This record gives sequence, C-alpha cells and structure tokens, in this order.
Amino acid sequence: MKNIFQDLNKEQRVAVEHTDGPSMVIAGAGSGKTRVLTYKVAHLLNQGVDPFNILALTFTNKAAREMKERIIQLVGTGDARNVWMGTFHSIFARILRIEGHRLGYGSNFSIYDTEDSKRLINNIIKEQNLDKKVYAPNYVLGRISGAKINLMDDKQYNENFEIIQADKMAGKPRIGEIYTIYNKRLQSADAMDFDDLLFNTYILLENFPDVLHKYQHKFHYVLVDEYQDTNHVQYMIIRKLAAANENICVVGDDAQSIYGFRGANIQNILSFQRDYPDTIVFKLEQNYRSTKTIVSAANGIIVNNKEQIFKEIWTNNDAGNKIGLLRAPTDSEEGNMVAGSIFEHMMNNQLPYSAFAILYRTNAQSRAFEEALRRRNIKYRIYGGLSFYKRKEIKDLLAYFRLAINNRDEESLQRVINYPARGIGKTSMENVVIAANAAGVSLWEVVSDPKKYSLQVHGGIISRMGSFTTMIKSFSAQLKSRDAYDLAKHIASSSGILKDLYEDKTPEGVSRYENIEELLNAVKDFTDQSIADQESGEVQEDLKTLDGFMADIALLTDADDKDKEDTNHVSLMTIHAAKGLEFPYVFVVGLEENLFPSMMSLNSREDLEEERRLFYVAVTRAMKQLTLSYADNRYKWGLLSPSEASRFLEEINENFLERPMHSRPKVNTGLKSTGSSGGFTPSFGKRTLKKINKTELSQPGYDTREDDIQTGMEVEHQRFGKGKVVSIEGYGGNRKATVFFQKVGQKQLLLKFARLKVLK
DNA sequence: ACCGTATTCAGCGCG
DNA sequence: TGAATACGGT
Repeated sequence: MKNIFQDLNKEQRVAVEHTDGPSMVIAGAGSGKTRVLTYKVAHLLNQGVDPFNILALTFTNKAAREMKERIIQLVGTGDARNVWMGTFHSIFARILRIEGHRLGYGSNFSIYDTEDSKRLINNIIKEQNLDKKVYAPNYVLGRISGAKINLMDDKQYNENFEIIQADKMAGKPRIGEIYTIYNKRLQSADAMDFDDLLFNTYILLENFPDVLHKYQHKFHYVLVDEYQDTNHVQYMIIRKLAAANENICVVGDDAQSIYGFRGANIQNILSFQRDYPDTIVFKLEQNYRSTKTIVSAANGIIVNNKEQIFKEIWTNNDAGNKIGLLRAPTDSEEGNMVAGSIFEHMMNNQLPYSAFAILYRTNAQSRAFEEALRRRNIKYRIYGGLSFYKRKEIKDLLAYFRLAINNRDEESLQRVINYPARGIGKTSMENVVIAANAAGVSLWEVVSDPKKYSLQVHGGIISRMGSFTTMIKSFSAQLKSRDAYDLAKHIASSSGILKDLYEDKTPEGVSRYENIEELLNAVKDFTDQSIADQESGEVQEDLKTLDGFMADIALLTDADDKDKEDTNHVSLMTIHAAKGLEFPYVFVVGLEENLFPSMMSLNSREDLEEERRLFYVAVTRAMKQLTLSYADNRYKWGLLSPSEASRFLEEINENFLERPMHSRPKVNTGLKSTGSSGGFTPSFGKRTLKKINKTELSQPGYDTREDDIQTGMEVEHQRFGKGKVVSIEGYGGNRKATVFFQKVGQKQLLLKFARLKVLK
C-alpha cells in the first residue's frame, strides 16, 4: 500500500482525510478536484472500507473511467473494480434492472435515447393530428424532460394549474396529453427514456421503503463529482441515499456550472450547507494549471457574477505572457489569424500541434478554423461530431439487438421492420399502430399475431410480417445459448444488414460497412473478456451474452478508445466540451455580442451569469497563453452581418491584455462604424441588458428607418459601396433587401444590421 | 418504393 | 449557408 498523501497539498489532504459526515469540496479551476475525489476513494479503501459500500457518481463515462483507472493505480485492481463508480444514469440503470419489476418493468427494459424519444413524440403528434410546427418534438420533449427532472409525472402535470396556464399561453395546451400518451407508450414498450432512469429510481426509493433501506445501507459512502451540475431529481436521489449515514461528499465548482439549460440547478451546490448543517467545507484555491495572468484575468471575470461561493483562486506559477487579442474583419479572416498565430507560436517555440486548442461557443463556428488550418497543413481534430453510437448503421444493428432482447421495444421495431427493405411499408405500419393503440398492446403483439387484432393489410404483407417475427424470435431464443459475438454476427448477416451495406460501394457505404465491423469487434472484445476472467480464476457464472453487452453499452456515447494513435493535432471544440480539459495554448474565439454571450442568454441575469461562467471555463482551460479573438462581420444564416465586440472583453483588466488601451476593441455605438482609433466609451460597461435586444428595436412602428428603403433605390453600404436595391422582403427585424452592388455583386442584407444609406 | 426538389430552421449537449 | 426533412412526381 502506497502512502497516497505525499501527492497532495495540505488543503487536498485534509479534504481527503475527512471521511465521515457531510462535506463539500469547492474546487477552483485547475486545483486538483479529480485528484481529491480519486484519492478519497483510495483512502477509504486503504482504511478497509468494503468497495461495495462506496458509491461514486460522475456525469460522464469518461470521468468515471479515468477515475477508476487512477484508483487502480493507487490501490490495485481487486478493490477498485468493485466500487460502484459510474454515471448517474448507468448506476441507476443497474439498480433499475434489479428492482424495476416493482414498477412494472422487465429486467431487460430498453433505454430510449433522445433520438428514440423524439421519434416517439413525433409519432404521437402525427397520430393526434397535431401541427408539428406548434408541437415541435424538441420543445415537447423539453417540457416532458423538465417535468420528469422536477419529479412531476404526467398526472401531476395535467393537474398543475400553473403548468396548464403556461402551456395554454404558449399556444400548446395539449402537451400534457402528449406526456400521458408518451409515458403509456414507453410502458407498453418496456422502455425508459434517459429521464426515467432518474425519475423511476427516485420513485423506487420513495415508494418502497425496503428498497430505500437496502441501498441506504449498501452505500455507506456517497461521493458526487461535478455537484454544481446536478439537477433536481439527482439532488433528491442523493439526499435519500445519503440520509441514513450522511457520509456524503460532494465536489464541484459553482463558478463552472454551465449546464443550466438542461436542468442543472446551481442552487444545489449553493445551498448544500443548508441541506446538511454539519457540513464541513473545504476550498481548493491553489491553481496548478495556469499562469498568474490567466488566473487573475479569470478572477476578474467571475467577480462580475452575483451568485457564487466566495473563494480566492491563486497560483504559484509564473506571470506568463499577456492575453492576446485578435480582431478580424470577418469570421473567415478570424480563422486565418488564429491559424497564423498558431503557426507562429509553433515555429517560435518548437511546439507540437497538440499544445493548441481552439474553443468556440457554437459548433457552427468551427468551419472557418478548419479551412484555415487545412490551408496551412496544420493537423487538427474536431471534437463533438456524430459519435459512433449515433450513426445510422450502428443504431440499425443495435435496434436488431434491442428488439431481440425486448420484443416490445417499439422504436427498434419501427426502425428495422423494413430495413433492409422487406415490403412492410409506411401504410402497413400505420395500420399496425392504429390496431395496437386500439387494443392497448405493443406493436410487436400486433405484428406477430396480425389476425388476432384483425389487422387490415394484404395477405402478402401478413406473411412477410410472419417471416420477420420468426426471424426475431429465433434471435431471442438464442440469447442465452450463444455468446454475444457469435449471435451478433449471426444477426448482422441474417437480418440482411451486412449484405445491404456491402453492396453499397460509395465511400460512405464502405465506411458504414467498416463501422459495422467495428461494432462487431467491440462485441468480440466484450465476449473475450469472460475468457480472460476465467483464466484469472474468477468465478464466471455464464458466458457473456448479447443482452449483457447491450446493458453495458446502452449508455455509452463515445468510442474514443479506438483511435489513440495520432494524438498530435490541434483540438477544436465547443467550450462545453472543453470543460475539465487543459491546453498550453488556448484560443477562445468569436467574442462577440449575440454570439458569446449568446443572444438567447440576454433576457435574464441568471442566463447571462451562466454565459459568464462559460467564459470563465474557457479562459481557465489555458495553461501558458490565452488568446481571444472576434470578428467585425460574421456570416449568420447565409448572410454577412456586422457584429460588435463582446461585453466580456471589457471584463478583462487592461493590464492583462497584450494590446494597450488606445486600441481596445472598438465599441460599436451605432453612431458610426469606421476609422476613429479611440473607441473606448465609459458608458460601455454600464450597458443594460435591454439595450442589446436589437430585434425589439426593429419592430415595425418602433423604428421606421429601414422601412424607408424601397425597391429601385440607390444605396450605399459601408463595406460593399454603392448599389441598387433589387427587392425587399420580410417585416420588422427580419426585413431583408437584395442589393446589387457595383463592386461585389448581389448581396442579401438584413436591414436592421446593414445600415444602408439612401442615395437616391 | 424511391428519388430529386422544396422548405424549413438554426444553442451549448451528459446519458 | 447547409443539413434535415417533407412532399410530390415517376
């Protein structure tokens, strides 16, 4: 047993040593948060605590995996393996597979991902003859998800006066009804969506005292990572589980709470001490990651937020370079400048590509940087694209697996019943849905016994349905007798998927075929694991089966372990995706009003504060040097519109910026937009939230200036020069003009931004 | 059943 | 702009 304390500073050590009773570790950016959590688990194990009695909850699989690896390094494989460590969803799914029968679920229930949920909602909306523009599936799912997060089932939803009013006001009075149907359909499919994994766990603990007792006494120690990102239902589950022993330790940083938009409640961390009056608070305030300049600048940013836990982050590191600031005329030029700057840094300091990261607010911004980097032959990788398990071909094959495991899985059935094409088309399936809904049974029930439900389809289709169900049934029957890989291969070929993809010789088709092969390799790895375990002498009850594989991977989102080779590249990702990471040289780009902070965040202080925390997260990713950039004009939805520097730039103390004060970012006052070097206006910092809301200013009747522009007029644009108005369309803030310019040709301009001068 | 064209819409995204 | 989906024609 290694003395683990030598790796920790004093603050980290006392936090790790405190094991019993509630505690909260407020860990500033770069202060060794993960280290404390992993060492705490290791410490508990060293103290002789049974690993089965420790529950450690994380938000991502990656975090859980990395933590587990580090604990294994500290205490060895045996103990570390048995700690209940994983994401909220995976741990609770595990509990629900054991206990879910009390709520009417089978142990092999399916888990619907967001795509499945949306499809189901879409179907319900169609069946109910609702306008899907009014009832946008995304919006509806958001409402339902919000309700589940706040522990409101469909019955409560439909009885809640405020909710009913709110939906009525929004012109969507039937959301409650959709919620009810949606839940019913999930039930009859023996499926849970992501929110159900949390919601049902809570219900289980709330309504079944023996279950509550069991898990309270199982988990003597509860540890929660990223506590600032927990939502209400997660919070309530944690409270219940920890109630008996109160050996609860939460770790987080309120300043890095950036997931409010998906239900995270920053109040959970802000009021933890109130929830557990005996709480001991540990603060990790020493930053090991960044230069003094970066740390001070970050402190200067976050201090503008009202709601936070007081802390003072400091560092012993060097002062380092000042923060760079790049101003570009357009977004593509911004790409060039950043790529150029990366190239320069690389040459001057002999750095690898991997020393650099470009962080942006929205995925759509990545293109300019991709192009610029490609032009300079700088290797890069974009993070956050379509993950392996979300690809169509993978989901198709997985749907066959899911259907074999759970015949009632409606989304999987719909997905594969006619893929590869076997002549069971849309119309037939619509009839199946009608019959199933009428009889209150799953689609499978109808498809496998069409006569019983007097299904109105041709005899030919009945027989095709027969051969389909026979095939699926034969898969189901082999679940326990064949090993996972064997059966998976069998399903891939006898379903016709392999053949279908093999015949497609386009590059995309080839890559899809390869993806299927990769999935099958993953199944093989899983299957082979059992052999390894047997060799190591561990008791292995049965062979590794396909349902075991599915339970393992159902909640995985990334297949990142495969391509470890080639790690030397510039990283491009959103700031959200960068949380928890660090890079020597970081470029935070697109610092413009209405982009960062996002236009959607300007309506409330809470949202703007979250946006500022996001900026704080971005800035604190940098170790050696931070560079910020923005563009004066940016393509948005196909047209070039002017943008102004972000208010966040003003929150960085001049002394930390590379540029002297007289060339500070120009503040667009709306008065004039060219020349004049000294743009600093004292009133800038005091700008109210309201003023930014430009659309409001451009409503018809409020500002008539744009309406003066008519077809045929000759106009002048500050950048494009003189031109003639070809046509006008739209109203208010969306009023657009198509103008033919002498120099640059035809452009479409959003009038509220274009500031055209009428010549004639 | 399938393909090309029209239309629409646009935030960050864990599991 | 461009991706995703709906629709209408063959």
